[in-house]
Amino acid sequence: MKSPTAKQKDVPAPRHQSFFEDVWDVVRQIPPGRVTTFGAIAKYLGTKMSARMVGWALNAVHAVQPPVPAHRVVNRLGMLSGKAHFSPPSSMQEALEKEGVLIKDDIIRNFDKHFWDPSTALSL
DNA sequence: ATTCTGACCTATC
DNA sequence: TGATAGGCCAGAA
Repeated sequence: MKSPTAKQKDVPAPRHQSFFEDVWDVVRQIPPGRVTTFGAIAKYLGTKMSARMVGWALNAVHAVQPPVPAHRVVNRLGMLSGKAHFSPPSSMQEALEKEGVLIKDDIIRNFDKHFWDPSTALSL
C-alpha cells in the first residue's frame, strides 16, 4: 500500500546510490595491507568522476555504517593527505603500520607495492 | 536562490 | 622546471 499524500520519505530507493555510498563501498573492498588513491576510485566509478568527490565522500564517513577504512585511501603521491582528519591524526598512520604498511614522513613506502587498484582487483 | 569550500588529479603556460 | 586553472558533485552559510 502506499499513502496517496505521503512523500515516502522512508523509501530511500535512489536509482543509483549516492556517489558517497559508491565510494564507501569500494573503500570497504580494499583488502588489509593495501592502499588506494582517490583518482583510482574515481576512475573506477567513472571517468566523469573527479577525485575531489572521493575526498568529500570520505569526509562524511565519520557517521556512516559500516565503518569505512578511509585510512587506506591516500592521494596519488602516497601521502596521508587525510591524516589531519583522523582522530587522532596519527591513528591513520598507526592503522596502516598495523597492517604492515611502512610509513615515513606521512608518506607510504613502497606505495606502488601496497597500491590496490579497484579497476584491477574488481576488474570484471 | 547563489556562493564557496572540500582528504584531488590532469593539463597547460 | 614550477605554478596556475579547470573539472566534477554535494553540503553549508
